[in-house]
This record gives sequence, C-alpha cells and structure tokens, in this order.
Amino acid sequence: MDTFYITTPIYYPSDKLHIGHSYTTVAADVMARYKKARGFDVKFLTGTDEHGQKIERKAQEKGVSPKEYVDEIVVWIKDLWKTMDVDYDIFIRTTDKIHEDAVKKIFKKLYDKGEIYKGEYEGWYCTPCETFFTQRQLVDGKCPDCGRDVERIKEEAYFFKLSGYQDRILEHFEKNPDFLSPPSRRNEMISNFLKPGLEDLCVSRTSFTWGIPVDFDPGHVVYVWIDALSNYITALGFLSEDDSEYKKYWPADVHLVGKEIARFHTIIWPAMLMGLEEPLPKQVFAHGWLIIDGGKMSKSKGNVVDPKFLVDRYGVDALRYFLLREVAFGGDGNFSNEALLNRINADLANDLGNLVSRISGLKGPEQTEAPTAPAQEAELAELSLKVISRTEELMDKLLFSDALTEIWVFIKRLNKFAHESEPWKLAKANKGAEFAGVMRVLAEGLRISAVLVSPFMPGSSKAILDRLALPEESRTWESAKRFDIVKSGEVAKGSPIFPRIDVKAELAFLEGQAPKKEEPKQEEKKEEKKEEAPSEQVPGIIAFDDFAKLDLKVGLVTECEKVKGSDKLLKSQVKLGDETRQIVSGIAKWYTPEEMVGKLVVLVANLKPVKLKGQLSEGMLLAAEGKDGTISLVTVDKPVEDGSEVS
RNA sequence: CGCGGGGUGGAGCAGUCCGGUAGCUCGUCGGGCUCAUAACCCGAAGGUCGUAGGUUCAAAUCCUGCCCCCGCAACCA
Repeated sequence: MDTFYITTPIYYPSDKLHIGHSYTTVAADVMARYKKARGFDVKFLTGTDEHGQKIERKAQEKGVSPKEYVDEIVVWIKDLWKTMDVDYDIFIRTTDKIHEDAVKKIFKKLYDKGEIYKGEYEGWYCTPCETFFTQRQLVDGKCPDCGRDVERIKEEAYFFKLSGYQDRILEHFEKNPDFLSPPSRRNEMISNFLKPGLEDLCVSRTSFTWGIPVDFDPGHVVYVWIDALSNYITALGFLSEDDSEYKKYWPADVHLVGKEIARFHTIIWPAMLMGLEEPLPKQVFAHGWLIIDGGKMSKSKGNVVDPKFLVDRYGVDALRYFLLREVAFGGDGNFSNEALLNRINADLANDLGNLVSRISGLKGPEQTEAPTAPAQEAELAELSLKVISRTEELMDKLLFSDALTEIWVFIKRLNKFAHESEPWKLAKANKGAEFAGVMRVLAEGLRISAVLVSPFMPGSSKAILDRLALPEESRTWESAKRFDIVKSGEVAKGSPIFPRIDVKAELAFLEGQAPKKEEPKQEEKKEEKKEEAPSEQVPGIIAFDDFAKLDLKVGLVTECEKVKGSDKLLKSQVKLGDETRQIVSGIAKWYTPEEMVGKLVVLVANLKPVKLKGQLSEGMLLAAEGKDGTISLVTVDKPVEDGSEVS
C-alpha cells in the first residue's frame, strides 16, 4: 500500500493557539482523511515545540516549572484538536524522550561529521529582558520589547555550516519545481535567500537552560533549529531502537507550513537532512494567512479569534468548511464574522443543508412498478464522475477551496434537478414510478455529495449518510463513482444539518460580546459545556434546561382571517391575558378562519418574530401532523384562562 | 535602488505564466416554484481590469515609468 506522510508545524505553546493554527491543522487533517479515503497508508503528525527561553520565562512568571507550564497548554491544545475534529496519528512533543534522545544523536552526528563547529555568537543583549536580538530586530538601536539600551555580547556557541549547502539547495529547487508551493514562495526563497548567500546558523545556546543539552558539552542546549525541525523524523523513530516507521514513511509527502516559516523548512531543514545524508521531504506547502481587519492576527493587536468559541456557536464542520473554502490555499485571505456567517448560510444551509431537508420525508403514492429513470439521470451520473475526478485532481494539489467549489457544482445541480423534476407534484399526481425514480436519483446524488464532503466535514457527512440509512460500503470514496447504489429514495426526516443563521442578529450579538474580557467568558463556556455534557452524549435527548428555554402559553383566538396571496396561511389574533399577538400559521388547508375563532391554542411565545407573506408573526401555534399530513392543533383538555403557562 | 505579495462591477476573489467576446460567490432588482432552513430555480442591472505611456490587427494579460496598500527581514499558522 502506498504511504502518505503529512505534517503540520509543531506549535510553540507559550500561549493558547488561535484560529490560524487551526487553519493549518484542519487543512492537514482534511488532506489526511482524503488520502485515507483514497486508500493510502497515512501518517499525520502534529505536535508542540516546547523548549526555549520564552517558555522558560513564562513559566517563571507563573511560578511553575517549564514542563508543568507546557503540560497544561498541551492538554488544552489536544482538546482543541479534539474540538476541531482533527484526527492526528502522532502528537510529538519536543520534551518526549524519544525526541530528546534522537536530537542528541543528530547533534553529535553532525558534529562528528564536521557539519557543526564551535564558534562565537555575537549579538545584542537586553539585560532586563534577558533576550538576544539581531541588529535588524533593534528599534533605533534599542530593545524592541522594552526600549532600553542593549549591549553587544559574545557567547560561545555551536554553528551549523549552512553556508556550505547553498549550491546544493539551489540545485534542488531548480530540479524540483514542486518542492515548494505555491511558486511565489519559491521565487522568494531563491532570490531572497539562496542567491544572496547563506550564513552559518547558530544551533546552540548557553543563555538559557530549558532545552535539550548538548551531551558532550555541558552548558550548551540545542537551539530551536535542530530541536524543532528534526521532530518530523524523530517522531517516526529516527535513530531510535525501532526506526521501522521512519523507514516506512520518510520522506514526508507534504510538510504543511505557514508562509513565514517556509524558509526554515526549505533551506535550513533540507540542509540538515543533507548533512545527515537522509532524503529530503517531497514537498513543502506554504499557505497564506488569515488576515483580520486588514492586518495580521496577533495577541498585541487584540484581534485573535478563538476557534473554540466559534465551534461552540456554529459547529465544527461549519468552521472547518469556512477555513478551507473561503481562502484560496496558498494566498492570504480575510477572516471576518460576516464572511463566516455568509458562507454558512449560502453554501451549507441553503445549498447542502436545504437539499437534505427538502427531500427528507417526501412520500409518494403506493408504488408497485419499478422506478422510472428520469431523463436527467445519465447526465447527472456523468457530471458526478467529472466532479469526482476534478476534485481528486485539485485535492492532490492541496487546492481545497477549488475542490469544494467543484463539489458544490454537483450539489447545486442536484437542487436544480429537484426543481426541474418536481417530485412533490409527481406524488400528488399519483405518478409513483416517476416519483420513485426522481427520488432515487436525488438520494444517490446526496450520497455522493456526502462522501465527497466527508474529509472536510466528517460529522455532517455521517449525519447525511445516516439519514439515507446507507451501509458502510456505500460510504467509501470508490463507491461515490457508482450511480446505482441507492435503492430507495427515502430520506429520513431530521433536524436541519446546517441551521440557517440570522446574520444581522448574530453580528449584533458578536459585537456585544467583543468588548468583554475573553478570559471569564472562556471559563463560563467550559463550565456550561461540562454541565451539558451528559445530555450532549445522547443524540436527540435534551436537558430540562433546554426545554425550559421555551415559553409555552395558552392563547385565545379572537380574530382570524386568510392571508392574502397565500392558500396555506391563516392570520390569527391571539389573546394572552393582557397581551394580543398576531400569529401566522400554515393551517388554512385544515382550518377555516371561522372555526379558529374561540379556540384555546398552545403557542410558543418567545419565538423570534418573523414575517410570512409580509405579515408579522409573533409566535407559533403547536400542532400535530398525522401520517397522511393532516394538521391538528394542540389545545387544552379543560378550559383555562388565556395567558396560562404550559410546562 | 533590501525582498515578496497585491490594486478587476457595492463586498470578497478567479483570470495575468501560454495576449483574442471580463468569470465566480455574496449583495441588489425583477420573475418563477411552494418539497424545503424567507431556503430552491430563472433572468436583469452594475466593471474605461490603480495610473501614464509603449509593443501589437488585438492588452486585465507582454514591456517601461509612476502612485497606493499589505507583509517579511533569521523561533507568531
């Protein structure tokens, strides 16, 4: 079986991660799931880069050991990936023993080969901040952090002979056009770094101790380059007792990175591997950034977006979809609440979610003959194959957004097909065979859509396939290439897969949230989640609190008339004690306005008012729907005053 | 002359490498449908493609100058 090894960068846990980290990791997860679906033996690696002075200092501030400090954040990060439905195979921590041991050996090996030598590191040092800066980092010759004077300091350090690899790396770039994608980054590396020439790289430090010691020279710790970058091979057991995984999966198929660290991955890392005489990764893909309000996301700007909050509110699949659909992978893209909400509504609720809803529970007449294949079936089958092959092509190039656009071509066509073939009319006209044929094609199309979408939105995909009651073998990627799998076009009724969001109201809500402090809100959220947890684990069961959110009341219908321009709607004036509400209901088929007046009805009194056919409706009457579609209003057993609570 | 990216209908983007009717999503307007989550389907309006010049039968696309925005510059995806 072909292997596929994909990695994210290992993240620096000096603080909680934001939406940008989720972006990278979700992209890798989607790719991993896609490759698994295509039958590859996949390894998906992520993790944390836990050493260094910054973490040492942060821990000190909190009065804990560096390990204790990162342990806590790592728990949070793993929980984040769980929240984001990220299904990694390996989570490497640079504090793992297997990693530390291997890094010591790598360092020694490079030293023994003469690729690492001892020299002197010169830099500017800010004593109060205990930090080194390069000439360029200084602001007006002062410390960029505190603005105070810095001093020139020399420190004994080990250097890696990066300068010696310049020609070989340049050659590698030229011989392998796809080594770094997208091409703009490749140009940048070549003209900005490789051609001007590389300098040797400082790979050890004596100014802090929170790192992997250089075991043949106490006092030195291995600096970030060798420590962090080598995770991609140490995680597979490189230079350990059992390196079978390394032998099997290395070289990596894709290192997924943000554009700012493309250089480390395409210059420093290959040089290290060349020094070790190990093969280079096949490809590094540098994606762009999510830009917020025209600027980069950063803690100091206070514009970080918390992924857990978004998942809580809109669902993990909506967020995963948005991240990979909104921005062309490779370029920068804007993140805004408005864009997120619009995507959710336009693509998920309106197109895919509504497609599921509109064909759920549609019932045709009793039917004994075989279904009649609709005229469009061949065309739709052909389209599905075309869409699948294009999707595969795009996915293999990590063009997620284009792949999703392609899948949506098919979903949109299905909506159009539903419109053209009007199965609801066929049902009424008693055309059982035609009805069954149309529904079968719709269900088949929906099945294929759900399969294609599964790497991006595993949960929702499953929910759709469950509604179609399909067995495992009808959910595989290969099965999507067949158009003759679904037998019955029956789709089970259920709640909307992607509920539509009132964008204006939601934005106003988020606006109100914004000025509040982030911290307490998070705590609250967590607690809430815990309380609700038991109920969340049983689908279809809600907690009493959820029920209590409904304000149900008994009302007396005082007036009622038909709504102009509609044959379904009745407009009633309903008295609730001192208050009178106007309520529009779709019951005209079953109730005349005359028989409505004087009825005691049960209504949801705290439902958000909506306009139906231009008429304001401030609530909703409860009614039961019989198997044949007959509507029967809920009323009370014994007369009570209007306005009475129902509970 | 540090380097890179960008400036295309109201918004966000594709198209630029390999010149030849300016495309997509959202929004707006009109119509249709009534199975569905004010959802779905059809149609329309709206752009001198940053700017000045050049090459060409033909330029968003190639060349030159200029203006503006953003990012990177040795551990922020």
